[in-house]
Parts: sequence; C-alpha cells; structure tokens
Amino acid sequence: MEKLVNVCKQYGFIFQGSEIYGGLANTWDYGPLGSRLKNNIKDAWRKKYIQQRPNAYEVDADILMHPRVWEASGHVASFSDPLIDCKNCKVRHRADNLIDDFNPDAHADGMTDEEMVSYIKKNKIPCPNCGKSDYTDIRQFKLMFETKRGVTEDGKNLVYLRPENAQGEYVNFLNVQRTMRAKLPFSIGQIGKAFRNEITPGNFTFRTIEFEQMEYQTFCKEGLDSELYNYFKKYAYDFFIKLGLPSEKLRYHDHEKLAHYAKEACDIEYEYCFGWGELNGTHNRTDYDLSRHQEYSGVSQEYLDPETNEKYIPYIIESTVGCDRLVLAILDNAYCEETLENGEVREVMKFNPAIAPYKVAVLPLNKKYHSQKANEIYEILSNKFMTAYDETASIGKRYRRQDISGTPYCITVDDNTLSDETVTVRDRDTMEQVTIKIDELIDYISKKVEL
RNA sequence: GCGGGUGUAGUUCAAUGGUAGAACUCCAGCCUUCCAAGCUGAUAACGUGGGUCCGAUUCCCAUCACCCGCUCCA
Repeated sequence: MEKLVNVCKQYGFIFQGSEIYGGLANTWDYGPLGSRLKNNIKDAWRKKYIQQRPNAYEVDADILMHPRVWEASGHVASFSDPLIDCKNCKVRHRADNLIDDFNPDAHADGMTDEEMVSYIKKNKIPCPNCGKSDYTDIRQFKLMFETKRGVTEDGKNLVYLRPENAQGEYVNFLNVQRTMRAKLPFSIGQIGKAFRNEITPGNFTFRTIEFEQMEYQTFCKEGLDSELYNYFKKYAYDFFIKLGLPSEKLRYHDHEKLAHYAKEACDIEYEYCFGWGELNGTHNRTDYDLSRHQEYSGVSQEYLDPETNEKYIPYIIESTVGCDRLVLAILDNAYCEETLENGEVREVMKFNPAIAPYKVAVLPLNKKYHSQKANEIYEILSNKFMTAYDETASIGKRYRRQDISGTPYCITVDDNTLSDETVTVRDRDTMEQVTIKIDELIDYISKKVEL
C-alpha cells in the first residue's frame, strides 16, 4: 500500500488534499494522470450502463436537496449513532448495541438517549472490553454533513450535503418517466459526489468523507425485481472484468444484515493490497423509497401501466459502484514490478489501454534531428488521443517514464521517419516493436484502445 | 474519538543546542540512433504553532498529518 500511495503521489495520480497546509484527513486530490484515469472509468461506466442498455437515462441532480428528502429516506432518523465511552478503558461503544447485546428484548431502537443511559446504569451493563460499568454520557455522532442555507443562522435553514446520490434519482423518477416517455422497466443513472462524516480508518482513498458514486436505479414492476437484481449483480461483475480486474480478485458477498429498505443485498468485493473491500453494491430496495416520497411529499409516485391499466408504485433495483474505490482497485491491480533480461526492474502500470490516462507517447530518438517531425506527429495524434510528448534524457529512460504512467503505446521518431514516413510503435506489455506508416497510426492506435 | 508509533529536498536516508549532507528523481547543456548510460551545471527540505534558551531542526507542550490496533461503516 505504501508503495502504491507513493507511486500515485510521485507520478501525478493522487495527491493528499490541502497538502501545503499539512493535509486534511481523508481528503485526496486527483492529479493529472489520476483525473484522466477516473474520467475514462466514468466514461466506460456511461457506455456500459447508459449507452449500451435500453431505456437508460442519466441525470445530474444537485448535491443540496430539500431537507424533507432526508426525512423520507430515513437518514435523519437513522444516520446518527449514539456513542458512549467507557471511562475505565476508554473504548467506545454504540449505546444501542450495548443494550441489545445485553438484552435482545430491550428494544434500544425506541429509546431516547436519556432512556438508554438510565437503562445502562440501572442494569449495570458491563463494558465488553474491561467488564466495568462506568460510562460517559451519550454523544450523537452525525453521519450527515450539515450546512446552513441563507444568511441567518437559525435551524430552519438547515440543509444537508447528500449522504447518497440515490434520492436524486428517486425524486426525478416521474420527471424522467414523463419526458423520456419511458415504460417500465427503465433505469436512471447518475455519477456524482456524496458526503459522509465517518470516522475512517483510511486505507488511502478507499474510505473518504467525500466520494463519488456511479449509481444506477432500475424501476420495475413487483415480481420482476429478483430477476433484475440477479441480472445487475452479474452486470456489475462483467463491467469490472471488462475494465481489466482479474476474476480471482473479485467475489460476491451477500449481506447478512439488511438495511431497513432492502429485501436483498449483495456486494462485489475486490481484493486490495489491504484486504477485501466493497466495490459495488446491488440492492433490492422494493417500493420503500418511492412509497416514502409519496408519503412525505404528498405527490403520487404511482406508475400507470399502459398494458394492464394498473397503477402501482414501482420496485427499485439499485446497483452502485464506488467510483473512487474502482479507481483504487484499478491502480492496485495495475501496478507491477518486472525484472528485465538485463536484471533491471521496471515499474509498470498495466491499465487496460481503453482507460489509460495517456494512450500514446511521441518520443523523438534524437532531440536535434527528430523533434520537428515528432511535433508534427504529436499534432496529428493529439487531435484524437491524449498524447504525451517527451524529448529529454535517453530513449530507455523515456520508455520507463511512460511505463509507470501507464501509457500503452510509445512512438519513436527516427531517421527512417524522415525518409519514409514510418515510425516504431512499442507495446508497453509485450515490449514488441512494429513499424507503422504515419497515416495509418490513428487507425492502428484506435483499434488498440477501444473498450 | 481512544491507545501506540512516525514526521528532514519530489523520493530514500544522514548529521547537528550555533539554521543541514548525500544518492536517486527533476531541469539546462554536452554526448548519444531504441529500453532508467556518461560528463558539467542548476533548483530543491527540518509538518505547523507556541515554550525554554543568547540561540531550537535537535529539548518540552500543543496541533496537524500519516502508519498500526480499537471504534465507526444507512
């Protein structure tokens, strides 16, 4: 992990957030290579989920939403943990879990903070760590970021940074259905940022307080839900394989404890260098979300089925990919150290060429004689691809620089280029070289970097 | 948020109560016709803020960040 973080920092994939001020915990900035990589991954997702699926539409909803949205979603009520510390051993517990573990019939869910404290005191519930029963008061740990709307600082203007994107798709269900004249089943996808005020153990960009999700909500009639749920589990898995993640580092993981809205839930996990971690979650959310929005907004969320003339609230199958987690998995999987025939080690980022930050690099063999021609070729290629150009240091060193940047193809310009308009294309993975006519270059590279 | 550890160029490491040295990287020049060559030169650091002291990168305190373990993870 240390090595990966270092490579990311050294070569411009990911930097620590606010670094010159000493950094801010769990914030990270994508650099030139990282943001290209991330955007390429997002584009790949759009192609797979929006472009290549029937009845699929993208939205871009605001991060700030009406506070009632979060009451309807259940976040205001449940997205806050009652935390309590043991004064003796300083270990922190969740007060409700403490009570439920002590007596499963106590129903801590229904208690106020004060009731929980007095219940714990009355029953002298021991600390699971040290056995004593001497606790601090409960403090609510709020997982939603709050901010204030307007110039006055009273509670009426409280708004939240969204803790998930899904509600942006749900509140636009009717808008999309009507304007796109969509029939069930149809899907709404969205890529966007969400925020959670979590206490995080880090693991680089795996868990952060601000993160990007690639979300996909499919609205369907009840009865079709389980079939679609299984379909999207596989669909996400195939997406990861297509991007180049190996099957032996991917696994399904069914949820044992289901969230309040879920009927079925399954993650796809990737084996990072620090262990297995969730990449994707597929959930059968039933008609919970739209029913709640109907209840809280007073606006009917029913769909009129044109085939049966039935009116009903659709079921929702959600399939979410953690964008930053996927980028991290791709980086984690791409990094290799290879020992060459001469015994030297090269560090290589082996991205699927389709998502590599730079597709091709133009390298004049000799700065003096080949720069001008190389620049002409750069002009041609950069019209079509993200193209790098490097004329400093030896050709070997420049190949290495492109290796660690993950550039799949390097083009060298030499005397032959000047005499017969051909260049040498070197493949990052095989290190094989082929000679190509300049006017065939775009076709040649295009085929190689197609997803 | 708790306990333990760490903090010196971009990276990896030195030294020091009197403001720091190197290697690699990067940049410029020379050389070089295909996998981190060589030579010359240049840039570049004591996480931040206090305190003690004539003087702090060094000692003390706080803070911030990172690592390990808890906790948290709708």
